[in-house]
Amino acid sequence: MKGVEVGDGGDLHANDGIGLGDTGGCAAGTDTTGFDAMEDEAMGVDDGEIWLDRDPDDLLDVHDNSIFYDDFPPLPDFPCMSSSSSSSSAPAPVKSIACSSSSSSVSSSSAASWAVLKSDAEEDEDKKNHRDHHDPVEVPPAALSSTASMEIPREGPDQGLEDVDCMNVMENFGYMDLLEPNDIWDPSSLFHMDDSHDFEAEQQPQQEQEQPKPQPEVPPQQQDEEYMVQRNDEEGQRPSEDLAMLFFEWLKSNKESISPEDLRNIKLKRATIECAAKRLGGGKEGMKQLLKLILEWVQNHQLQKKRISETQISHFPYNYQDPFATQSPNPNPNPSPIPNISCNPIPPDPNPCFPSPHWLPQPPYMTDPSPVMVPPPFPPMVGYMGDPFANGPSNINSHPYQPTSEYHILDSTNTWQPPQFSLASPYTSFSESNLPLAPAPQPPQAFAGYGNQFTYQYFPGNGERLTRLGSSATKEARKKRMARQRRVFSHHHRHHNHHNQQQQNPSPDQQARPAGNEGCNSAAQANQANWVFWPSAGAASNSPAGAPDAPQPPPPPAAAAVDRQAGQAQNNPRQLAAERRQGWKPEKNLKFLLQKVLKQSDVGNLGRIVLPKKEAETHLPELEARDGITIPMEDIGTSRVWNMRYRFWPNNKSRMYLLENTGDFVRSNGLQEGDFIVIYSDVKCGKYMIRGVKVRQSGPKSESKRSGKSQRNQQTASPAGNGSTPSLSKRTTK
DNA sequence: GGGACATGCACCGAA
DNA sequence: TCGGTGCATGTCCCC
Repeated sequence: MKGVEVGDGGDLHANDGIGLGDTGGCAAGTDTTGFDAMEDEAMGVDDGEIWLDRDPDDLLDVHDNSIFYDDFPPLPDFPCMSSSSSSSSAPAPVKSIACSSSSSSVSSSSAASWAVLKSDAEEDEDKKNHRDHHDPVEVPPAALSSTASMEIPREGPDQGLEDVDCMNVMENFGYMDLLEPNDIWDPSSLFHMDDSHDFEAEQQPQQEQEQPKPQPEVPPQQQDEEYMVQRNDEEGQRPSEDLAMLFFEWLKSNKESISPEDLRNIKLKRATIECAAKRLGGGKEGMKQLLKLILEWVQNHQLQKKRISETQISHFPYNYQDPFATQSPNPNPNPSPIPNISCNPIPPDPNPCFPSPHWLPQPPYMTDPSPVMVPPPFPPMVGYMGDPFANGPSNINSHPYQPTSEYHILDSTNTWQPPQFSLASPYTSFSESNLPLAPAPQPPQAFAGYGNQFTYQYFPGNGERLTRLGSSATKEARKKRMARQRRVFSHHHRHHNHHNQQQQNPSPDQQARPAGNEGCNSAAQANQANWVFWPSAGAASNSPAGAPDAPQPPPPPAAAAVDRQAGQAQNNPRQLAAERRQGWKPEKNLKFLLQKVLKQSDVGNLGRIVLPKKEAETHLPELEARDGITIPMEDIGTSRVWNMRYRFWPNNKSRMYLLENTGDFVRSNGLQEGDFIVIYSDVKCGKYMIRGVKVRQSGPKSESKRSGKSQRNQQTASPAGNGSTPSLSKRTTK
């Protein structure tokens, strides 16, 4: 059995993901959310599955703030997600939890199911609201947080009747608070079953339940028990310890990774539970299955968080300068990894297909050119030689849980693809390869609870792919997923360990990945030269120069979403992430051509930069005469156009390609030795674009530059080598 | 051994 | 004299 997707109005789908949908009032619609673009195998999502096709009013017509949880970062925009409702695309703040029954009959019955993840504080507030509304079935505050306690979502004063109706139908429980932190490890507290308990007595007449009744004598556990008992009673079954044992076993196996808060933060509306349980077979088994699903989901989620944490630890040892930090600092550097459960499909981003990342760089005229040192979300990829801006699914891999939109290299036409990185690219591009680089993609995700849909939602980052965190309903699916994740993770580590040493020949025919949608004004979105901060001593071994003071070739600022297949994708997920974090919004129309780590001679007074021969010959116009041609290059950072001369020198039997008149560019960008430039071409406009990326060591500036030759030797000896040329990298490997 | 590349340096013109 | 231009050379690494 695979995951199930349950919908009131929907079918029971065998999916790898979870979908508990009460689409009753959620209208039908066409799934244009890009859902179909997701990994069907993984998601098990059927085309046409309706997620968000709820009347926005149903979602928004909420009168009780208690159902809103703002502590979670806004849901990333779901690219191109469309709903039957025109308002679904309207920019609006996304409430993490915005589902509730509306006054409409449809919504009252259909919107009842939703999953909620919220902070403790808000949870408390929520509970308080529940109490304040005298919900008939309200359980004492203590019970609200108790494990498996059931809460009745407050729908607002004006919805009381409908709530009652709904409750009559849905019985008495609205939420299920899975766990009480204090009792989390005590299954008995969660599923305490007192044989002496009079289940019949627990069955309160509906009339009574509709009236607020203090239940001081009823301990939270008993409340929980009541629910469980009631459920079993309704099903003509005695409460079973199965659930308790199931939960207990699960807790034992996951207590190290699952915090009480995590469990406690999961709330499922009763309707969802009801429906889900029913869809899962009903009765005890249904509940059991549902519990499994929930626990599995929690577990997976925790695993992902853990993985991310590990990734962050291992990948963020560096500092780098983020020029965009000052302009658009990450408002939520540590967003809750807990998936949002939101019924509000409306993305905050006015651009439905391009969620505006918080770090989206401001236009140059709005930005503070002075770079600011900020903790790097992603360390620059050591030895990264690829196009930093090349977009690809890799982002997810690089940092699955970046809550920001960094992963979102959103292509309106993007279809979800499994995390990949390119082996075709000499520097490991994600986009081309099917080998996941990082831990299984676990991008910002949402445990979407649109309507009664109880499903995983993938949030494509900026053009990034959607990743799913779907928990498979079956162990089989789970095993597959875990295996896949392990593969990805292991591969990522392998890649990480070797990417500095590996050098892959760039494929000349690499094509730019369709990226941005900004046409030719991509430069306007970019700021000045990127700042990448390389580790000082610690990363010395990885430094291109092989010396502590040798700056790493920063992950080339993936100025544009470069097509891995096209570009010399030497992409590193982290680099990509860093690039995006730096504010570069991937542009589809930018094709990465080449990059060059600047040498002393490149940044000297000569005003010329030696270009890597192979890349130059491959991606730049063929030169007939040694005088070469003048190429206007737009500075991506400043939008300034530099007329640079591209030429070559006869060198022995070969040629040495140069980019001249670079002095001003270098100076204006403050480029120094070790920094690098990246040259792109705008596939739409046909113009060339250049970007300078500054690389600075995080630690105290190392000793003064050594002699040019010795430094050069050091750099060439570095595994990271020059990001600019494969040959250099190759050298470093030896 | 050959290719690629960093850079040294000679030459030349302008100040 | 200084700076720019262009070439030559040395070093490193790959084949």
